[in-house]
Amino acid sequence: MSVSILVYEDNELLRENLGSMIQLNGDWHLKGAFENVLNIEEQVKNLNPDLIFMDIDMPGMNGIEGVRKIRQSGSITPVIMLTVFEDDQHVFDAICAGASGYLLKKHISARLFDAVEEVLAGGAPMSPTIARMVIGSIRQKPLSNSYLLTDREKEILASLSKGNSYKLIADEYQISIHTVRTHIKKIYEKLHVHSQTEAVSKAINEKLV
Amino acid sequence: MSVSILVYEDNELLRENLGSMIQLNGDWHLKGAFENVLNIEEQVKNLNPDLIFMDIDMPGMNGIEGVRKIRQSGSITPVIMLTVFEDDQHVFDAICAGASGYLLKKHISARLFDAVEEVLAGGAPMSPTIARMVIGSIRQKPLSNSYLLTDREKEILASLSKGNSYKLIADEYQISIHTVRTHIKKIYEKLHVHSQTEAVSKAINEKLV
DNA sequence: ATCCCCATCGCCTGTTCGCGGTATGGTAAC
DNA sequence: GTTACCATACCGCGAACAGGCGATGGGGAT
Repeated sequence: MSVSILVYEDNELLRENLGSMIQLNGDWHLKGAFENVLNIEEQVKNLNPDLIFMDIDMPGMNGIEGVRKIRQSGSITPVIMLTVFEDDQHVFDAICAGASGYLLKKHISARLFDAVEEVLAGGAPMSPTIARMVIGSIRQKPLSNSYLLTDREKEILASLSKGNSYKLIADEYQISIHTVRTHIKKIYEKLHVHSQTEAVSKAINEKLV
Repeated sequence: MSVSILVYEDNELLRENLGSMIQLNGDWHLKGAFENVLNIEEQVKNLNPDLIFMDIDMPGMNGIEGVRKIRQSGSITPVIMLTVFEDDQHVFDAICAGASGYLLKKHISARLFDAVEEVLAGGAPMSPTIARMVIGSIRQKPLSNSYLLTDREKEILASLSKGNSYKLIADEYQISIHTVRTHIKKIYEKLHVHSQTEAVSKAINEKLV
């Protein structure tokens, strides 16, 4: 089956290079290559590609904004970022904007072909360091029990963190509201806080629940 | 260079199969294959592999617990999960426990070889759907202003989310406590909540602050 | 000029919460 | 078998909070 592709890249040499690589594969065809994303909405709408390669650093409006724009206009066309940036901020901004993949330019030659297949298979191709970064950002739950909360206390803190009142928690666990208060007092002591809000804030931010 | 590998898999057939696949590659060698993780700490310590393949569903103690154990004992040996589970819970638990990759069993034959290379290159090999899931879990900040909070309201909600009381917020912004109340009342209306805790919970979980 | 939204300030009422106690049965450790 | 911890339950008080209603001034839009 044929895969139609759009390319956004301000560097002329690299843009043509990408075009050539795409043309190399008989099953793909380059539907367009642009040096900026200023008119990306209508370009995507008119050309309706199966996939987009997107540089980040481009004059006028950067590639992340470009992705955001087409996502806001309703397009679900997968976008693979092709860039030299490998700092957290760019990576996470791109993902939040709606990118489906993130390849560093140094990996283009090695990964371009299987990245296309992977993204069309519903995947998210990423350069190794990027994937590690992404996985690392999900991790972060080692503290879980550093406050030595009992199981019951953790349950109640979790319920509290959903926004439930004492009364609702009492109902949820079939215990008296007095008992709920007692547990919450202990939780406050252990967390060194003095209000629901502080406790919930701490619980969510430190991933205790 | 030679890559030494450990395998944890309770199904005998699959375990032997994995062993065979590993032996196929001249650069790798199977350092051990076990049917459970009960003694994983000393096995990893003694055999000191470059990489571990880990099933999740095993008798006694599951693979996720196994990963957690060796991480707690200080090992940084990369672990690739090999499993049939593709629900959020298993995936995120495995990642939080310290897995570096997550391959579904149906992709073993297609991905086993490059997964090893990828993980040794500092990457995080994942089956397509898993990678999407992981990326999807990072996204989630499009709603930012879907509740149409004013700037002032967002400031106050942010302060509230840090655990500050009405009085503290009043001091922070140099306004009367009555005004704080008015703003918070509006925030509750817009967020459709009826308490600080609910508001803070919603604010943090939906990344409004 | 008028209207709407926003930020500001105020009052009143009833509810919920935070904190100080006390107490009992169960279970696990020593 | 004493000691510890946990989950459970209760009381009372003062502080904080939620909801309802009103009001003023400023800035934009029409």
